[in-house]
Order: sequence, then C-alpha cells, then structure tokens
Amino acid sequence: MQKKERFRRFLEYFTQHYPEPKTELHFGNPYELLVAVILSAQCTDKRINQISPSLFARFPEPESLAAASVDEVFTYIRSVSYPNNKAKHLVGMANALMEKFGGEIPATLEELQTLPGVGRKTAHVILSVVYNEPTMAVDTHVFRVSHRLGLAPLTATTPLAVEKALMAHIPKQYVPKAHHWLILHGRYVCLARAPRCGVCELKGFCKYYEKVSEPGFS
DNA sequence: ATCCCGAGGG
DNA sequence: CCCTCTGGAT
Repeated sequence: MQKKERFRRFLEYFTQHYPEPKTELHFGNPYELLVAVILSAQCTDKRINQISPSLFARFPEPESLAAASVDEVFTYIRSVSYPNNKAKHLVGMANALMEKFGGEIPATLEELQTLPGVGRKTAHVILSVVYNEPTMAVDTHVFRVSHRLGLAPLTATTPLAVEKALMAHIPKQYVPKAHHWLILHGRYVCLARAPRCGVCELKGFCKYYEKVSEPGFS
C-alpha cells in the first residue's frame, strides 16, 4: 500500500470516530499546561493529573513558582518520575519566564526551548495546543505508532526524523489533531508491550499487524 | 522486567 | 552517540 493511502485512511478513520481530540492533561491556562507537560516526561498523564491540582493551588502563576524553593516544589511532585530534576526545571523555567518573557508563555520554538526543562517535544506541544500551530510533537507514543502503522519509515530512527516524515504527509489543518490521535491510539490500543490488535480498527493497513499475523510469527 | 506525552549533560 | 534522572503501574 502506498504511503499516501495509509495517511488517507488514518486521517479518515479518526476524523470519523474522534473528530475533536484533546490532551488528557488537566490545565486551566498556558502556564499550567507548560508545567504539566514538563512533569509528564516518562510519566503517565493520570499521575500528573493527580498531583497538579495541589501544585497549581500553591503556585498559581509563574511569579510564585519562580519565588519557590526547589525543596518545596519537590514535595508536591515527589510521586512523579525524576522529581529532583523536574523540581529544578520548574523553578528555573518560572524564573526564565519572569526574567526573559515578562511572565508570558513565549510563542516560538526557539524561545520555548530556552526555558529549563523544555525540549523540542514540550515546545511543540505548547505551540500546538496553546497556539494551534501545525507542529508535530513526537513522544514515545507518536514514535512507536507511526512506525507500526507505516506512517514513518524504518530509517526514521530519531524523533526529529519521524516528525519530518509525518509533517510531509499530513495536511496542516490536521496536524494538531493527528498529534492527539497518535497518542490516544498508542495509549489505549497500540500499547507498547501488548498491542491490542484484536480491537484495532486500523489493522487493515497496519504494517506491524501484517507482520505479527504472519503464519510462522513467534 | 518494561513502560509512561523527555531533557540535560558528557 | 551515550548516559543519568528515578516513581508508580503492569
């Protein structure tokens, strides 16, 4: 099957069945989203949503977070992965927001990536969700699902390469939605360890299913 | 033992 | 390129 046809069927299916996807992280403003996305690295959204209400109540805006001690922030996020690093990142991020951007969340990839704890993936999420820009954040789900479905070539071995492969074939107006579609599919159907091919509606054009359903596959 | 919406440093 | 960070769920 042609790559173009794979993308067409992928977009068609989710447009039909999940027309308005959105992030499952809970947030009330761009600042809260930025904090939540930084915390979400190598951690489930569910856990972030469990600790974020008390964190946002104590540090409701960049000013209070910038003035906080790393030790106190740590006590709010101790149950997420890498709490020491993330506590430092959050305080450093808030200080950089205050000093360089007047407390506002910047709207360019370059500016966002200057913030401590904000790499290419997090910056793309902010651009996509907050500013609705056609950018593709490639996380572990997007990376895995893109390869399995055959939306990214096996030669795309880095997140950036997968990002370029997806951007080359997804119409701009679908990019923010496609980001969520790939994540949701990875989270609930195309699981890393035990993909639920039995209930997957996309296996008809999935390269991974094509392989695992071969007669002699072990 | 492996995975979860990665980033920073060597 | 590699390594480290490092809690909780499965």
